[in-house]
This record gives sequence, structure tokens and C-alpha cells, in this order.
Amino acid sequence: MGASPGLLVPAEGVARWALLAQRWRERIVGGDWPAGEAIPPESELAHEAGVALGTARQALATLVSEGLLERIHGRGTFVTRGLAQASMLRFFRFGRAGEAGDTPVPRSRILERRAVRASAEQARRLGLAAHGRVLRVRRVRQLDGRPVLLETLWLALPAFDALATLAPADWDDLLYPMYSRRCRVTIVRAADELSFGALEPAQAEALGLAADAPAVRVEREAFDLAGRCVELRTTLGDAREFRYRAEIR
Amino acid sequence: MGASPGLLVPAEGVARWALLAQRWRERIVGGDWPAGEAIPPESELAHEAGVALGTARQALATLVSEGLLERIHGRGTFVTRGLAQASMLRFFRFGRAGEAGDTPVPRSRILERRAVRASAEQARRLGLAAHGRVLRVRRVRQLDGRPVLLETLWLALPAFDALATLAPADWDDLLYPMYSRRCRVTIVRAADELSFGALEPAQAEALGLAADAPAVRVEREAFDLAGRCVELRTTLGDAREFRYRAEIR
DNA sequence: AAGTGGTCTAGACCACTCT
DNA sequence: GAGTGGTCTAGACCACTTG
Repeated sequence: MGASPGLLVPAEGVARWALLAQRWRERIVGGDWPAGEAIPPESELAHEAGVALGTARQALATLVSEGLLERIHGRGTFVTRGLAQASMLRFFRFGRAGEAGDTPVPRSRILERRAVRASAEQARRLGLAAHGRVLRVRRVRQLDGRPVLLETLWLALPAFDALATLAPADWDDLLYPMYSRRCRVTIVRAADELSFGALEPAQAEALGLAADAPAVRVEREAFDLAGRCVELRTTLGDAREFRYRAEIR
Repeated sequence: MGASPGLLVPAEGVARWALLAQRWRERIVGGDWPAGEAIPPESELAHEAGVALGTARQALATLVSEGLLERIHGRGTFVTRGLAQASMLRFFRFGRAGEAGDTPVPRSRILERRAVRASAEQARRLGLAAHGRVLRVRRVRQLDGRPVLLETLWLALPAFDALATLAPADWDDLLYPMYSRRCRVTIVRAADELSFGALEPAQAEALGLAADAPAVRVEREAFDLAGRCVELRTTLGDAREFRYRAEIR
């Protein structure tokens, strides 16, 4: 059929659907297709790209499996809102009675919020230049007024500038939806690394624990739509109240 | 084309590919298509079922995503061998020097192997009748001769009869390949739940730790090809040497 | 009723693996 | 070269959601 000038783009060893997926991935990452909104229907996308419906569908399926898109039968195809509800508290059980399933609205209080230079290791993990700037945030998360988690975050700084001047009182309890709203950063994936250790005296006091209380440490790397690591987070809590569930395969 | 008598099976509200996936899932689960071996080519399967190639491919893709099949371009489609190499030690770091990436061949020694009645909770989780029989296994896993993990397993008993009489010295270090070989049980999926606690004195001694050493406990449920829970496992180790990595989404 | 994604067909041709 | 899975087409029709 009528070959559009530069649009068709036959590839060199890569499949047509893979090329389309890449092109559309860039539209998502670049904000051309905003988070939470519908993208054009598959019929239009296929026609625009000059490919058969099946080919366009395979590209879309790829982006769905990557977590960038969600398809809803009869409604449309939408850009993901990301890990909006992935609360760290999901992995803890508190108050003895609370089994899995209830999410009892954790409150959070910002203790510190300051732009600092990243360590070499942090800069490497966040993909910043050596000694690049990050926003360091410390907060305590409370349940029924009782402090249960102590968190320190490092946020890559050009991206999170909007938070550097946000008053501590205006921070939300859930950060990922706030990242999306205020910084247009969508967290799609995260990796947690768990370990056990001891608390520093100040940390134990902040959590209302004995100085020798065993602590769990969760170190998280969170990634945006483009697959870049944009947040480092260390969470400390009482090891005795800790439970973590993971699926293998 | 010529409709074969009972083979075509038009469905009632379910897609044709889903029905094929179910039919082929049963062949895998039933051992009709043995683990590790190739199944017939997609062209033959499609012809046999009287559907188009694309329909057969979608059914196969479903079984691949479920972890039951693996497809290799140019070679064929194979029934999975399961979590053959998913060693519990993957999540621990020992010897300080060892970073992630090296798997230093853990040795295991069987301490006990006895058929017992399941607790109500165990019977429920294993899908057994009340007070059904299980094979209880206790073993210690060693690295360079040093005991590092203490494990207790409960295996659903009709299925694992072959192990009830196996001499302790003949048990392999890696259990899942042994399950496959001796019992024709393929472990496809597992769920780990981590928590933290203290050791009993005997446990601490078996691990060469002080009586008050902090311990990590990993409780695993392992599932076979049919999605049945067939193994319960509790693993204890030194919390200070523990590291666990998990991906979210 | 219009618009969306989901299912299905009946082919053609390509890329990879094995012998 | 024979056999396998991977890509791609150009349709038709179905199922679900929304006005």
C-alpha cells in the first residue's frame, strides 16, 4: 500500500512490532501519552503505522507485559498509573490482631527534607554525575499515633525539584501518587533488599524501641517509566513485627 | 472443514484457545507430556484440534506464561523442568566475601525422615484429609562444613511415597530435581514468607550459634504443575547473615 | 448504536537449529 | 534441506462499555 515517507521504518533484524513498541514506549516515557489517560485505539495506531492489526496488537501486548499500559475490554488502552498503592506497610503486621488484607492508613511525618550531594554509590545507582545533588528526606510513619517505621529517601534531584521547596506539612502519606502529581514521575517497578541488624540509639528512640531491639532493614530502589532508578529508600522497623511475602516465579 | 466428532469442542462463553490450553494443561499435569520433553509441533497441534495456527499459538503462549512450557526457536516446545535450581541459599550471603552471583554448592545432611500425621493447618494447606499423612524431613545444610541452615519439610504423602523409604545418605543436596526424578513431581512455583524470631536452644546449637542469636525464618509453600501445594518448608538461619531480594511488579 | 478491545481464520514468508 | 517456532497480513465476527 502507499508507503508513507519516513513512518514505516522497516528494521534491520528487529521485528516490526518491537520497533512500534519502542516508538510508543518513548511516547509514554516522554509524557506525550500522559499517565492514566487513554491512548488512541489499536485500529488507529495500526493504520497510522501502516501495519496489520495483529502486529500493532503484539506491540501493545509487549508494553502491557512491561507494565506501561493497561487494556480494558470495551473501554480502551490506558497508560499505567504505576505502583500507586504499594505501601511499605503491606509487608508488616502490627497490632497483633491485624492479619493480611487490612491497610490501616499509615500517617507520615516529615522530619527532614534537604538537598545534599549524593555519595558515590548513590550517584551510581541513581545514574547521576559524581557528587550529583539529591533530595534527602527523613520521615517517620505512624499507626494509631505509634511510630512504626523510620524511612530515609534519596530522590534524584533535577527530577524532584518540585519537592525541594514543598513544605513538610504538605507532603502526602503515600509518596508515589504524589511523585506522579507534583513531579510527573511514575514509579513502575521496585526492588527490595531485606536484611536484619541493630538500630542506632537515636533510631531506636524514634521508634519507641529498646536500644538493643532487633531491626529489619528494607533497602528499595524504585524505577520510573523509562526504567531509570529515581528513588533510593531505606526503611527500618521492629524485626519482631515484620513479615514479608514473596512469590518465586 | 470436516468437523471431527467430539474433538472440536465449541465452548460456552470461553474462548477456543482457553479450552485448548486447559486440555493441554491436563496432558502436562497428567504426565502424558513428560517434564523436560518436547511436545508435538504447533502445526500438528493446530491441525489435530482443527483450529488455525494463531489460535493454537495463543493457547501455547498461555501455558508458557504459566511456566508450564518453554518454547525454543527452531527446536520445539518443551515441558518445564520446574524450579530445578532455586536454592534457598540464593537469598543468603555467607562468608562475608561472597557477593551475589556465586552459588558455592551447599551440602545437606538428613537428620530425620519419618511419616507422621499432619496437623490440621498442614493438612489444610496441603489439601489433605484431616490428619492425613505427611513425610517429615529435617536436614541441615552446610557450607564448607559449617552448618548454616536448618530445615524442616513436610511432604504430602501419597505423592512422595518413594522418599519415605529412601536411605538418608541417598538424598540429593537439591531436592526439587530429586522430586522430579524419584516422584515425578515438578515444582513450578513457590511462595516464601519471611519473619524474624529467636531460636530454640537445640536449633541454635545445631547451627553453631549462641542461644540468643537472632534468627530469620523462611516459610515456604511449593506448588506442582497442577497448582497443588505439595511441600511445606521452614528454614532457619542466622539473621545477621541474611539478605533477601524481591522485585515488586 | 457506536466504539473499543478480544477472538479467529487461512494463509505467506522469515529465522533458527539440527543433521 | 527439513523441521521448528516467529513474524505479518487482511480481513471477519464477537463481547464489552458507554452514551
